[in-house]
Amino acid sequence: MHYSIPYEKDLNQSQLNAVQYHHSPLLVLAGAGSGKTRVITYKIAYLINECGFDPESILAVTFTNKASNEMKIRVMSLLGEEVDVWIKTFHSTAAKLLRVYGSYFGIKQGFSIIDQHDQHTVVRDIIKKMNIDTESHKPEKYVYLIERAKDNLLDPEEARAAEFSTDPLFYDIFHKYASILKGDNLFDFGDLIYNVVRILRENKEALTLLKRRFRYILVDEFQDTNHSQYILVKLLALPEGEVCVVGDDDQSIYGFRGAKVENILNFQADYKGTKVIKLEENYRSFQTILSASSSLINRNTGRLGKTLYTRKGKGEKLCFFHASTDRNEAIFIASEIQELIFRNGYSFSDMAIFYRMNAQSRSFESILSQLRIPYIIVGGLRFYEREEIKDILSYIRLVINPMDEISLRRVMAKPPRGIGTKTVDTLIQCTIRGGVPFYDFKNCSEISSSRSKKLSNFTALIMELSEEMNKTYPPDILRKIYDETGYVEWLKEQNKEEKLANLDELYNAVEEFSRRNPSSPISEFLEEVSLNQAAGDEEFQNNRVCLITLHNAKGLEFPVVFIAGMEEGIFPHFLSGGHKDDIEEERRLCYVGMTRAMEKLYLTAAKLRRLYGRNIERSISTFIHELPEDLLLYKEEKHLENKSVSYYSSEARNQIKRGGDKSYRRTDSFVESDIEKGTRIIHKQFGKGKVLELEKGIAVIKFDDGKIMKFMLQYTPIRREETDED
DNA sequence: CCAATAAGTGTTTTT
DNA sequence: CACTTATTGG
Repeated sequence: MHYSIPYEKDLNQSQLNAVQYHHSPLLVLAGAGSGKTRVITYKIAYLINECGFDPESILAVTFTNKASNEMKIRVMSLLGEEVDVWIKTFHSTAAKLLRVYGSYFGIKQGFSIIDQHDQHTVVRDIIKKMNIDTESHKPEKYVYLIERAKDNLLDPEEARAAEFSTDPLFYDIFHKYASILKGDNLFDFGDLIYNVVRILRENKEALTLLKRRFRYILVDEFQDTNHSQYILVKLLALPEGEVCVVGDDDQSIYGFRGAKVENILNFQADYKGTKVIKLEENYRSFQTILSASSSLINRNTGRLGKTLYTRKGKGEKLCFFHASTDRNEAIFIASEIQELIFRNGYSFSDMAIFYRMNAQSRSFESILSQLRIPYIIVGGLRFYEREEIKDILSYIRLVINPMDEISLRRVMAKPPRGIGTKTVDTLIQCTIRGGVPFYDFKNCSEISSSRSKKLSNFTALIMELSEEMNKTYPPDILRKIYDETGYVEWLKEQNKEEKLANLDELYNAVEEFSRRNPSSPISEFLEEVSLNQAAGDEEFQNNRVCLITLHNAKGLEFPVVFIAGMEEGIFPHFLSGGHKDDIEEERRLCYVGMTRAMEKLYLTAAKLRRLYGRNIERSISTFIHELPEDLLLYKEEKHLENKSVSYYSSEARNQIKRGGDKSYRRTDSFVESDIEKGTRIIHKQFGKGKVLELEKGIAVIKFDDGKIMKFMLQYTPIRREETDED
């Protein structure tokens, strides 16, 4: 009847055990590259196909949208059809639960979700109103404390009782913050989880309802759960214990947002009869990469401990390059990318550059675009965080939720309407704070008639839009907002071409959304983008080098990885403090980065780095010194200068001097590749083979399946077959 | 009271 | 470099 899945063939023994076991709670300790996602996806398929679970009764939670999307696709391809399993992030699970079941349990519908920037704005306003200076009392500090309090399921009063912070002002600020969000019907990320937990704890009926619905729960990246997420899972999963969590304590990198590695350790204590399965075979990396990263992570204390091994062969040494400046670091990486493309047959999408801070991407952007190397920045200055995009989204939010003062403030002077902060303050005071929508201001005596007239124009516009909100096709609503608020006109006056282009892109995104979900209102689009801050999902489709932060790189893999900025103060970052725990988290981050690499791993540093406008001398990261010397190949700029091959000194540099060559053409130096007559090669598409003839850059290759083909070497994705010589 | 401009400052990682 | 705050002209 259903697809028969060859579990035994596709999985190794430990993976198979993890997939088939479901007699008690299951903890899978999955080392880097050990097939963690494979286990979860096959397990979901197994539960449905072999154990008779209704797809709707399975809940699989991840941390990122990227992970959940990938998981959905893989489950779908295993089962051969789309299934109704909930595969979602923690936050979108919570949001969906609050939307679907919330109204039964006292959650007001139509809430919007705010991001950290909005949180910051609210807190800054509170501090200002309290007449405290924002120098010694930094808003970001309070945002951080509020988030941590919510992670720990504390409301302002409970936080005070628990002496959560030594700063007495905190409780007051937290209290004001909470009441503003409540009054505006806004939720921050922490509220989503917090409120679900609160309902489940206080309301037996809700708990029964959800427990009846979700019979089996899977959690990915369990080491990244914070307290509230841990409790949420526990509420749903106990006492039955139909649960499987997968994680790796060595890859815990989100301590700064409340994640607790201890949750992995506590798991066995909280869930009676837990079965532990370790996945220790690494399918991703060569031995050198694995050895180097293992010896780094071995320096951390309090680990559960795993012994990863690989059967992929030895591999080359890692390369450490010490550049004189950050610019030269970028040039080195760029030229190395060209080499790997032309000589080894890698494609751009095989390679990634990792860095600790988003600000580091700039130097790569400029060099790569000068050399016409295609790249994509993942994360970074995200699309939905751009000013113009947030402005338009705020208009939509305001139309949906007239109590949303954050959006109101944001949008009021864009374009300028003769209404400033003073007037907005009084307006909010006598409307939203009194529990009525912002457009009910007729009883406000404090607002002068001249302002009142201007306000009326604005409120009439928003009310008109809200009339149409539910009956109009979402892209048309967007168009109306563009035109009738005067926003697009305003941008045109200022010749903000890029912003206008972004608004076109936003329009396309809404159109695309409406095509996917024909009957969904625009509010659902809003939900989607609030919880999925990432850019479009065609990120990896084109052939581009991936530029990404180390944090975002978790869960990904690339044949070639460059980790840039291996310098004290940057990585480990100086703000991460000198404390042991912080350094260990940075070390885990380095471990995560290194273990993304399948074949080649480069680590680079600069002696002089320009950052935030000033040049600073930097020394090499301790993490480099912590790697075994015999696994590292040191390269310095001066070594390269002497090289006769046009390496980075002439070829790449000349191009940069020319400002990039549009008709970029390989030069002879690249023809001297390491491929010659007789070389065994791997072709990206056709697999392994041997070079029979090689003349004028054209190779005749006989593949192992007998096929003989001709290729232009320079355009062919082939590279030497790595021989694991001893 | 609003809006545009000039000076000043402090710098991570993300759902 | 980007973002916040202070100042000034309207």
